[in-house]
This record gives sequence, C-alpha cells and structure tokens, in this order.
Amino acid sequence: MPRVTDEYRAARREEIADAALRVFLRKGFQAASMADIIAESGLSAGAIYGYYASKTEIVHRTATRIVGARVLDVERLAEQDPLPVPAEVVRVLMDGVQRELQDPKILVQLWGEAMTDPALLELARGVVVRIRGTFEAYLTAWHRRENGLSEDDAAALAAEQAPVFVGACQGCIVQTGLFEDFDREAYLDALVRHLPR
Amino acid sequence: MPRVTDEYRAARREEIADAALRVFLRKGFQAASMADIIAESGLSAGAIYGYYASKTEIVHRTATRIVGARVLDVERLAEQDPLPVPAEVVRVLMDGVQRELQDPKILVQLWGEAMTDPALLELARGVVVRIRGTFEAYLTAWHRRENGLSEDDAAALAAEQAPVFVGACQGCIVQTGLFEDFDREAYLDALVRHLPR
DNA sequence: GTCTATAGTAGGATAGAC
DNA sequence: GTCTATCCTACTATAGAC
Repeated sequence: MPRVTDEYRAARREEIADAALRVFLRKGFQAASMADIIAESGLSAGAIYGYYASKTEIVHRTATRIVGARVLDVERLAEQDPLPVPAEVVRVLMDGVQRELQDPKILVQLWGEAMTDPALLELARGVVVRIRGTFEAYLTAWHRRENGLSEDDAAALAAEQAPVFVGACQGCIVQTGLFEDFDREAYLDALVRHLPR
Repeated sequence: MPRVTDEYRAARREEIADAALRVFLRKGFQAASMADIIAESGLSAGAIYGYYASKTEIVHRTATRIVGARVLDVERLAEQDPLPVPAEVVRVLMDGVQRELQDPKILVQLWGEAMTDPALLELARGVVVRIRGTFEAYLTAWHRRENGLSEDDAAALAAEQAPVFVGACQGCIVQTGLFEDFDREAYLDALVRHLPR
C-alpha cells in the first residue's frame, strides 16, 4: 500500500470534515443532513461513505477537531516563560475560538448535543478536564510567583479557582453565541479585575 | 363558549407540556419523537395534535416554561429587604434550576438549539437580558449599601459585573451538565470569595 | 474512486371511526 | 374529544454502473 494513497485518503477525510464543519456552523449538528454535507463538499454520497461510515462518525470527527485545537491553545500558553497574566490566558483561549470557529456557536451546540450523546459527552468532558488542569497548573505557578504563596497554598487556591475560570470562559462563549454584539473585551476586563487575587 | 372548556383546554395543554418536558429531559429536544411524547402523556397522536399544531410548538412552549420560571426566581430575590449577599443570588438561581429541572442539562440543550433556531434564540436572549438586568439592579443596590458607592459609581460597577455573574451561572450550569459530580457549592464559594468587591 | 439511483426506515402529521 | 390506522416526507445508507 503506497504512501500516496494514505495521504490522499487523509487529505480527503479532512476536506470532508472541513465541509461538514461549515454546514454544522450554519445548521447545527442534528439539523444538518448528509445531503447538505454532500453538497458542501462537492462530492457524492457514494464518495463520502467511502471515507466515513456514518454521519455520526463525521460529527464525532468534526467535534474532536473543534475541541482538540482549544486544548492546544491553552497548553501552549501555560508553558511560556514570562508567565502571562490570567487575563491573557482566558483571552487567548477565547481568541482561538473566535479565530478558528468564526463564532463560538458551534461549541454551545456541542455542549447541548453532549447532554444526550454519550460519545460527545465523553469528548467534551475530556477537553474540559484537560483545560481545567492546565488552568490549575498555570494558576499554581502564578500564585507562587506573583503572590509568594507556598506550593501547597498556591495549589489549593488554584484548585478552587480553576473551575471558576473554566465557567467564566463557558459563560463568555454562551453569551457570545447568544448576542451578536456581546462585548467580549469588557467581559474579560471585568473578569480579570475581580477574579485573580 | 363556557369557561370550563377553556380551563380544561389549558389544563390539558399544561399536562402535555409536562409530559414533553420529562421526555426532553431524558432524550433532548430533537431526539425526542412525537411517539415518545405521546407515550409519556398517555394520550394519542390525534389528541395531542388537538392541543398543539406541531412538535415545534410543544418545544417552544416547554422552553418558555423552563426559562420563565428562572427569571421569576431571581426577580423575587432582588426585591427582598435585607438584600441577600451576591452568593445567595447566584445560589438561589442555581437551586431553582436544580429543583425544578432535576438537572440543568435541559438548559444547555436549549442554548445549543438556540444557536440554530431563531425562535429559541429570541427566547433565550430575552431571558438572559432580564436576568442580567435583575443582577445589575441588585448589584447597584448592593454596592451603594455595602460599599458606600455613589449612585453612578455603583451603577457603573454593577453594569460591568452583571455579565460576569451571568457568565458564571452559565458556566456552572454547563459544568453541572457535563459532570455528574460537579461540586456546585465549592464553585459558588470560590466565585463569591473572589468576585464581589 | 466516484457517480447516480434507489432501497429502507423513521417520524411528523392527518383522516375518519367512535 | 379521543383513538387507530395510515399517509407521506425526508433522510441515511447502499448497490451497481462507469
């Protein structure tokens, strides 16, 4: 089996996933039909099913891409040497969402679907756990360095604050999805002015 | 047209909406079929369609009931005389969600659906606007009384903080939906310890 | 590998008896 | 007013030609 074939296959799969993402952004995961994805991809039904066994598989693949990239955003940031201020961490996460997904509606849809789809729930949980963990590690380092707390005190404070950071990001995402003109900057400013201490 | 008939009709409508809510809680809005709602209500297809023109109408009616009750929770609280501490306001909102909806999964589903359904979007927006407004009025009063701020300063601070409160609630709801064992008390404690000031 | 045409099915909504 | 039986649309997935 020559390498070209595998690469071709992989590229095609991504191409289909890209088209599916665009459709899901417009219509939502469930309301989007295979006909929509087929039209958007420019391929045919037969071709699509050569690369994915089912619509469910396309949904899960697309969802994995969406959330996987968010995790990387945050993990990369927490490793920077002059540790960014908490504002920056939240902002980068939100900017990544905005940049790559145009608007974060799709994430809200994903959480909604996860409430009744075990596989998506597992996926969403995993991502939130990883992001929360990254926030926690980051906050521990931050409180030690900036506030001179002991390892234990810093870790305890971080463990307490991390879920609130996660929740604040989720709240920002939900509100951005609900209101076209939601003022993300004002929200992040207010968040950072009152949260970290 | 005798009064009894209208009351009977209204009662039946609520009965059907109750059954639909139970089904939506289990399966989600889209995955729930009319057959599910019919079975849960104990009625028949013909009977249901005598009270609601479509599944969409049932979804919208149910959604309105879900979120309408949340608004009342908060508005009632903000009118109490010894003004409750900010913790309490958030807690009551979350407790109302927990009590009446068993778990807040359905709200996350609702937000997800709203991302692609204009009517639900309008509904969700209206509710968030009202709750945000209530938070704002409450926070203005709070900052005047507790922190001795001027009317203007209190209002400005409240306007800045209200969306963060809303976001924090939404984050709490999303995380409660994602994790069976999410520690709401710890979250609210952390939120309140760091947010209001 | 990709297309067209279609099989198979689920589910929303209705017609007509009682 | 309510039930049963059924219509019909819309969608996922496959079969078979090229």
